[in-house]
Amino acid sequence: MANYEQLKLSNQLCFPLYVCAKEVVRLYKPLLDDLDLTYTQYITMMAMWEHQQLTAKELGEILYLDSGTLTPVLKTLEKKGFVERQRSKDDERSLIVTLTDVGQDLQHKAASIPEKMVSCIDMELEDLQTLHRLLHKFMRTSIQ
Amino acid sequence: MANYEQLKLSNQLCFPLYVCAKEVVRLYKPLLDDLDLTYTQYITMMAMWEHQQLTAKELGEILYLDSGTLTPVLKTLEKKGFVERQRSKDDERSLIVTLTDVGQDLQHKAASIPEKMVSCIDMELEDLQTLHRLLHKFMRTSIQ
DNA sequence: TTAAATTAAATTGTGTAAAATTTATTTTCT
DNA sequence: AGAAAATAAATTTTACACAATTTAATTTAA
Repeated sequence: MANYEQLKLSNQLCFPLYVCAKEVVRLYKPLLDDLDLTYTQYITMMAMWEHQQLTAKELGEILYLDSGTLTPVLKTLEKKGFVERQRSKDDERSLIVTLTDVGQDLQHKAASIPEKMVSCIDMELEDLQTLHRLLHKFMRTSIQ
Repeated sequence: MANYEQLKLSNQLCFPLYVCAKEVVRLYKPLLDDLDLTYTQYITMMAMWEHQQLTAKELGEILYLDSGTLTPVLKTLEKKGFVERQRSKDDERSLIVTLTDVGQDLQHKAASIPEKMVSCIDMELEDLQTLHRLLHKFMRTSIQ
């Protein structure tokens, strides 16, 4: 009988990646609850804080999300008053998403989140930097 | 006006982790379609191939999934004939999940998946090993 | 020894994700 | 110009994830 060593969970790269990603989102939850944001809404707001205005297509490219995910997220963020959605006059197919003043203010409340998160993770800075570098390398070589 | 450098997506560790995890699941999809498995069903089957029989609780601990996720996954796997679900006679609260012969046979079809996945990822083995090691370290230090 | 606490699954509700399809708009090509 | 192709969102469908609650069974403790 074959051993199928390579089919064991402990030998997979995908599995700890999948578990860690979920865990990080779970660690964010109590911090994001204070801002009334989910994790997906948070990364969307990070993109908006950086750019003030983006089309839905651009947001999808930045966040690696398709319209099936992004459309309801943007409608929710609009309902909460953090962004506005309007069609482009140049091209009615495009949806322009604009950061509101309320959305901009939210950045102040979010300012402390990154350091709080780092303090949740008990790893040396060097390891975290290596992890960051390798994940970016993975994205460059495997995505698209 | 503050710069909020630490709130930029490019400075987050969480974001590439989240993107890479989703991408890996997406890369698995065409391979898993041949087995009629989703990614969550696949990791569940990996645990079952390794242990033959587990309680739902044990599966949840191994896979870091709660009953809200696992209950429907196990019902689907039972419907496909890959596992059987029955209550423990010792403790009626426990659900015992058992690998069926059909489920066992599926391992042969899955045997080629790991190498196919590695060939999808254009990174040196050393980088992949480092990534694996750091993600496990992250799990040990941050989860629970 | 039986009421209280704990435990294990299942259920419910909310929010993603992605594939596939649809709708509306714009661009390209003849 | 007008048909065909391409593009951008939105919608639909399927399948997670997780928090919170519920149900049923078991254990603990007064």
